[in-house]
Amino acid sequence: MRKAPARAQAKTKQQIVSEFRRTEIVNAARTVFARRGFALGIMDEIAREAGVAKGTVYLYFKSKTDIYKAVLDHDMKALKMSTLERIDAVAGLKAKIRAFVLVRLENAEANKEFFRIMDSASDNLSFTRSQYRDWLREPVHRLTLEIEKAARKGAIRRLDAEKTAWLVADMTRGTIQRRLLAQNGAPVAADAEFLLDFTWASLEARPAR
Amino acid sequence: MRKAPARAQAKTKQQIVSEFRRTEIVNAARTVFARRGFALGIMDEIAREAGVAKGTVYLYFKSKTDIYKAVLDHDMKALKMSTLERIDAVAGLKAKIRAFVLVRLENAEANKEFFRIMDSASDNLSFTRSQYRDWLREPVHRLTLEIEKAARKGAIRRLDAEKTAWLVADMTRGTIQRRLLAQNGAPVAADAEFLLDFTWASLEARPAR
Amino acid sequence: MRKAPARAQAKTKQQIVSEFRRTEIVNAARTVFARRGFALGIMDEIAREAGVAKGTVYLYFKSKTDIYKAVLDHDMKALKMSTLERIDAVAGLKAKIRAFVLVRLENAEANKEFFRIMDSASDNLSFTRSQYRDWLREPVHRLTLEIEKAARKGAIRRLDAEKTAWLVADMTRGTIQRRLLAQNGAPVAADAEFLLDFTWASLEARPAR
Amino acid sequence: MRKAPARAQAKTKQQIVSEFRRTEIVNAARTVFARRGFALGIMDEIAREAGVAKGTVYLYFKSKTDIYKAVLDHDMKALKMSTLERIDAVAGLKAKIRAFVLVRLENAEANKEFFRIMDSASDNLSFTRSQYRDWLREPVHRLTLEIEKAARKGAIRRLDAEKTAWLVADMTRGTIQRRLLAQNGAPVAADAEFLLDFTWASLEARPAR
DNA sequence: TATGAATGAGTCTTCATTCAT
DNA sequence: CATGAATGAAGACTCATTCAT
Repeated sequence: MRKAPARAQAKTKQQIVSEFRRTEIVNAARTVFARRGFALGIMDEIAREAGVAKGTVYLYFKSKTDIYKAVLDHDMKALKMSTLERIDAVAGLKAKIRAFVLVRLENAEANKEFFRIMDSASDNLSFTRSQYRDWLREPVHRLTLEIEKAARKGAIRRLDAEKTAWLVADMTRGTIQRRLLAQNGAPVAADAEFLLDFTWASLEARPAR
Repeated sequence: MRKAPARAQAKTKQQIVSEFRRTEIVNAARTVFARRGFALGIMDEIAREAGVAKGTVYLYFKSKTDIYKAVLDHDMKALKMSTLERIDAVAGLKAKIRAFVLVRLENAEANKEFFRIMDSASDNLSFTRSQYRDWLREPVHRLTLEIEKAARKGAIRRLDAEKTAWLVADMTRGTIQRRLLAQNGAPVAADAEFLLDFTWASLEARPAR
Repeated sequence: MRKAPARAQAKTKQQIVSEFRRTEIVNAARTVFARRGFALGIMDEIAREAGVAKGTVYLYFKSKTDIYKAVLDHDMKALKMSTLERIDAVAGLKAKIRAFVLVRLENAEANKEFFRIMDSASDNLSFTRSQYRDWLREPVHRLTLEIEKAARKGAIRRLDAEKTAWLVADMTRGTIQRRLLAQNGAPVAADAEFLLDFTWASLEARPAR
Repeated sequence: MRKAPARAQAKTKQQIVSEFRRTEIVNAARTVFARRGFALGIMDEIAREAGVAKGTVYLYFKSKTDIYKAVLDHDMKALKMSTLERIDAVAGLKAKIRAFVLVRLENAEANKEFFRIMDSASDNLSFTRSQYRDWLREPVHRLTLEIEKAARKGAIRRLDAEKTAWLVADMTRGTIQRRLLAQNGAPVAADAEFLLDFTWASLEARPAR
């Protein structure tokens, strides 16, 4: 009864160190891949950035490709989680759209490196090809459902909910890119609000005409 | 009077062959780069694809980088030209937006390879970094002016014209990507019309509320 | 007190291996460059000759040019040192000239490969252009001073000491080349003595005439 | 009786042009090889320098190596001829030695390019390996005979004539190299006279002791 | 586990030589 | 004969991956 926990402890310590290293390497890789892209990101640089020897990297990852996958996987999962959380945390379509846009803008701001990778994660590596849209699928789906609900309630006009949700995602992505490129310090909220206004005006529009 | 034309012919023949080869190589390069990206696109493959020996490629281009630049430059210029032409060919904001969206969708459809390159042309190669937004700048500016004009005339509500124009571009890009990814055969016109509707509804919206 | 030495040992072992490899590569390079010259000396061959993989060579030297420089630098420095030592070890002009000639002949005999390189080290590689004369400069200067001293003492006739010293160097070099080419086994001493005799007779000559 | 000469004429004209081209190419090659050495001397550059197309060069020479041989062969033959002529043109050992030295210094001065090639013509191309000493052999032999004759007449002391002759050649070569390297404009005659003095003093020396 | 030296397949690029015109 | 476009073998150098310590 004493040893078992002790061993568990020991094992856990190992695991902690191990997980720590893994994280370090993933972080280093993110930095490097963001800086140079996949093909030009060198293992040497990743190892140096992670503060370990090159050989060590191979104790945690089978290959360069694997590290790349790990970075994408980790970050996208995190992004997806936080996005869903924020959407779920508020009520009403407009609030949810705002949440969607804001969480993405903020995330991109706080995590430029990952965004740069994800944005170019079409480096034509078969496995990344559509991962970008994959992680988005669920959040967008959430928006889709909400739009449909609002339409049913007559709160907004009727239109293809899924397509609309994707358009919101498109505008969000574009806005992020522009922000990253422009190095402009315009407050996130302003950009988000403009996007929201534009979208909401369209949704609320009466079948006018 | 006999020799001159003959010589001119000869020269022209050379030039024709030369230009043909150059084009062949650019085409081959586009295919390869679209397939594998810049770093993974191998000169050997480009040469094979172009049907010439590797050395021949170097008769027409100084380096791999040069070919890449040539592809981007050529295609972006063409895309920009045709986009501007189509916008200018019609009158009225709505028609111009439709032209913008349509020409881009059609172009992407007809030139998937280039779009794939352009889309990933953030391979962190210094020189491509923002070329994508560069070529767009002018067409988007054209839209911006038109939006401003329409707003002044009261045809649409007042809003930040430039931001709006960029949002249209964002939605267009996203739509293209979805089409490319989905391999869906939905008619271009349908997607374009949806995007246009969504946008127009927003623009026409009365300060309601 | 236990670990420190151990570590020192470890480090030293590494260094020993490392220095050994470096030397191996330099030796291999000397052989190859002597055999084929700089431009025709292939890295593959150097690596094979050194018994390592091509990549390994690049762990020790930045480039082919660097290896070449290392060979020249190392050997010329060694040659210069031993030449100066031998000159300084004896007294009197005649003895010093003999030492100069002998040490060079012996060295060339023992180190044919390097001599062959040095001799052709005018491969129009900017950096080797005049290195040959460079390493000689100091030994020759030593002779020059000695000649001047002897002349002042009246031990020999008065003549341009520097030019004379260079002529001795010229004859030495020529003699070496002839020996290398002829594959003749004539004893070094004989050639040296002849050269010395010839020189000394001239130096001692009375302003006759 | 008319046609034969005519044809001969025609043929000769061809030959004249042909020989002219050949010479042009050899001249161009000399320049290029002097500038860059054998391995780095590019056929393109030779062709351009000769004012013909690259293919044309191959109409006159089988290969790059062949051109190199042609340059060496031509220039060495010429050098040998003029050297022998100058030696034969004067009488007496001293005059002949002076002629030998002078003709070589002058030639090197007037034909630096060739000298540079010859000097490095140990680029370890099997075929050039000893060509340098080859062309010298005959002039040096001429000196050897003359030294022997003078010794027999008692005009100079007795010594190994051949070795002595080679030493003179060595000093001459060294002097040339120093002149080329130093870019110094010291008159040829001065260097030649010093060399001659040095040599003559030795030859005339009485078995003194 | 951690290390980093060693490996060698893979890449770009050059250039002697050929050949269709 | 002359041309110069085309060829492809060869070579320097890089870097993902392995392995002995």
